[in-house]
Parts: sequence; structure tokens; C-alpha cells
Amino acid sequence: MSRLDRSLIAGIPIFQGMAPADLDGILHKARSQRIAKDQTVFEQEGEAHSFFLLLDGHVRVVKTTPDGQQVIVRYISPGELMGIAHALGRTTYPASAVAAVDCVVLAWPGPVWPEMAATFPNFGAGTYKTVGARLQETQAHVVELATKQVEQRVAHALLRLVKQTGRKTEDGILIDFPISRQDIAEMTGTTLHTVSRLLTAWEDKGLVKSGRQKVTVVEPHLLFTLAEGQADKG
Amino acid sequence: MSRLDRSLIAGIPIFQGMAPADLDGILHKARSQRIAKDQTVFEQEGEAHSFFLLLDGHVRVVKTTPDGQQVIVRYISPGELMGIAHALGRTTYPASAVAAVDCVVLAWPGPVWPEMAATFPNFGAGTYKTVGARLQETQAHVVELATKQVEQRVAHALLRLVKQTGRKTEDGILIDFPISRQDIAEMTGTTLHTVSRLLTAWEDKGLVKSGRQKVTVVEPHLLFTLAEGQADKG
DNA sequence: CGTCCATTTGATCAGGGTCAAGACGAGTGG
DNA sequence: CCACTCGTCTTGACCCTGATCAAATGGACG
Repeated sequence: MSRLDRSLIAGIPIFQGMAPADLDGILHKARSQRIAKDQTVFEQEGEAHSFFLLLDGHVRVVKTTPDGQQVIVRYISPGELMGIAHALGRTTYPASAVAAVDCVVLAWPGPVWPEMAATFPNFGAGTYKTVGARLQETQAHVVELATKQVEQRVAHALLRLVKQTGRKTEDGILIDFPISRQDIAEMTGTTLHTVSRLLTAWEDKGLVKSGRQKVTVVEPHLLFTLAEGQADKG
Repeated sequence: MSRLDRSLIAGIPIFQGMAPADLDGILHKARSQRIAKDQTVFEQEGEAHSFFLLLDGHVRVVKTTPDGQQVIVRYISPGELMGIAHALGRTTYPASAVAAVDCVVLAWPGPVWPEMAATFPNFGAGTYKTVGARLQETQAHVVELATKQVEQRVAHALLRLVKQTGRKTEDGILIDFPISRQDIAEMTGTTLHTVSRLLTAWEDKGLVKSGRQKVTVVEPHLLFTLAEGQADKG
């Protein structure tokens, strides 16, 4: 493996405020790894030997039920940690992480986590803050699934993706990695058929443009009003 | 306020392995507080001035949507922490906590959290482990909402409550605090009507016995097979 | 050019939400 | 002690959202 340059991680929030020598020390413990599209970074139930930082690409975190159904828990963007089971006192990964495109990650052996957290308090605190933020998001997702209609959930999911990974194009804001109807269905607890029907309806209304594994949001604001649309069951 | 005796907290996992003097030090910073049934321990969006340990009673943690719908995120049992927003880098509570029965809690001012975590590493680690465990549970809840039928979700919810707070009676295992059909509906993303129908159906089959704000599970194992019952949408 | 996968779209239908009444039981005030 | 009230629970009727089933279309890629 080649020497890793500290510029790789200098700009990442969780390493903010560390001395160059510290960054080098952290990188020294890491190995860099490429993950081809559709390959897994780590697998649900697998021994949690490492934790990871995504340097480039997009990763989806997926939980699979015993009967084979899948739920996409979240998408990871560059600069985010993943597989931090160790920080939570777990020894196995609770979900799988699949590269949505070719990715580059840094990997550290799990056992160095406590060491790093002790040596660099900001890193430890940042990790916990990440975990806390994810707990909030996940709880918000529970509320959404429990109280909102499918249309609102799908609209919200698209808006979240746009915010997280949107790239401006002449048509509108493009979700910057390949995403299928099936993927959107697995994020929102519905079926690809329903997602397809919603997208074509929205396309007719000019809210989005979409194609094969591609979605562009043309009118985020209108989509937002749709996402907030009135209540339902309960 | 009267002096707090260390026996109050000596048996609680998160304080395990601390010297008596440490326990006294921790208690010295706490105040004890009674919360009458249906009163809130803390409120969603409110300034997170304190964090809490439930000593006695049962508390439900509730998120309310802008349009007034409620979702019960979890029930807290004696010995568990709640309102630990500070540990997650938040300044407001993300949910409300309501006493399901008359309760006794210990409360610490939020700002002492970092101090306690630094002084008692086990306490800090224990808190994070709690947060991690809750993240896992919440993600499992998302998967359940996204992939399971209402009947299975309600069955699971009852089994969780039985495991958490069940008390053996001659009829079976009683959920040890008042819980309404509406409460169960808010835990599972359905309506009180559907919960009522399910419970009467189960009662006819001899799986449960239930009454006003009271549920006893007679045949946990049969209920479990029902909860695991085959797949569905997706 | 053929194969495979993503997508679309129609038809059907059922799970469970909504609407509407009532029954039941516990607590309250007279 | 009784009447009343309020909140919980039950139950029936109806119907809508969205899942399921089934096929066909259309790109992408080897």
C-alpha cells in the first residue's frame, strides 16, 4: 500500500483541529481500499474487524430480514464514518454496506478505535455525535413510516437524497449516483411499482425528471409541499 | 431535599464497579424528583437542562408530529437513562417523556455530564453503549415498519413489552403498567381500532387476556410464532 | 443482435383505515 | 348510594391506498 497523504482527511469535519502530525499518525494506522460498484464494504452479522471512512463514492447501508426483504437504512457520503460497531460496544456489523458506485475507503482495525478516541478526544466526541445524529434521523424515519402516506415518504426520501448528494444540472438537481425504483422503494417501505407510478405522475406534473437509475428533482419546493401534505392515519 | 442513599443506584448496571465514595459523589450532584402519572419528565423541543435516571415507575417516550400525531418511541424501565441529549451534542430534547404511572427519577444538570463521563469512564462508556443499543433497536423498528404486516408488528410490540416489564400472574404474563389500545397503536403505526380487533381475535384464540388499559399474554410462544409469521410487501 | 435488467402500466383485490354507534366501567359529585 | 360523565373499548359498514399479479416495453451492454 502506498503512503497516504494527510490532505486526504484534512478537510473532514471529524478530523478538524488536529495537528498535521496527528493526522499522519492516524493515517499510519489506516489502510486505503478500493471497493468496486456493488461490492460490500462489510456484511451484516459479519465479525466487525474494522471501521471505515468513505473518501470517495457513495455507499448504501442495507439491513436484510431473515426472509430476504431489504431495507436501506441510509446512504453514506464522502467524509462519513461507517461500520463503527466498535464504538457502540458491538462485535458484529448490524447491517451491510454496499458500494453504489466505485468507492475509496480508509479502514482501521477495530481495536484501534478506543486508542484513537483516547488520543484524540475530538475524534471520539465526533464519532458519538455522529451516532447521536443517526439515532435522531432513524427515529424521525420511524415517525415518518408510522404516520405518513407513501407519497409523502417517497417525496421526503428524494428531498433527503437531493440535500445529501444533489448536483445541479440544467434540468434541476440530480441525485448523484445510480438509484433504481427498487432502491427508493427499499428506503420508504413500499414497492418499486408504486415508486414508478409516483415518479411518472410527478414527471407529468414537471416536478422531476427520471430515467434508468437516475432521478433529477426539477422543482424541489413543490416536491416539498407535497412531502408536507396533510396528515393521515392515526 | 433529603440525602440520597447510595443503595438507590448501587445495583444499576451503568454504575457497576464504582466505589461507594464515587456513588456518593454522583448522588451528591443529583436531585431526586417524583413525577405524577401523566406528567412529563421533559418535553420535546424543550431546552435540555437535565438528564435523568428512572428509579421507579414506567415512562413512555413520545414524539409528536407538527400535525399532532404521536408515536411512542420506547418505554423506559427503572435503571435506564433518559433525556441524554447532552451526550449526543444536542441542546433540546428530541421527544417528550411522560410518566405512565407515578415515577421517581434522579435528575442531573446537563452540564455535569461531561464531567461525570470524564471522572467515571465506565459511566461514559455505559451511556454510549445505551445510545448504541437504542440506535440498533430503532433501526430494527424501521425494518419492522417497512416490511411487516400490522398483526406481526402488534404481536412483536406486546412481546417486547412482556420481556421488558412482564410480571407473572396466574393468567400469564402481565404488562406491568396501564397501557391502552391507543398506546399500542402509537407504538406500531396503526389505529386503536385495529389493535382492538386484533386483541379480541387473540383473546378468542386464548393467546392473550386483556381489559381496560391492561394486557396479559397467556401464550407467549404462540404469539411469537404469529409475530414471525410469513413475509409480505416488498 | 440477443440477453438481461430496469421500468412502465393495467387489472385486481385485500389489508386496514375511516366513519359511526354503542357498550362498558371507573371515577365524581350530589 | 346513585346518577352522571367521561374515557376506553368494541363492533359493524364501507371504501381507499397501495400491494399483488401479469405483461409488455425499452435501454444498456456484451
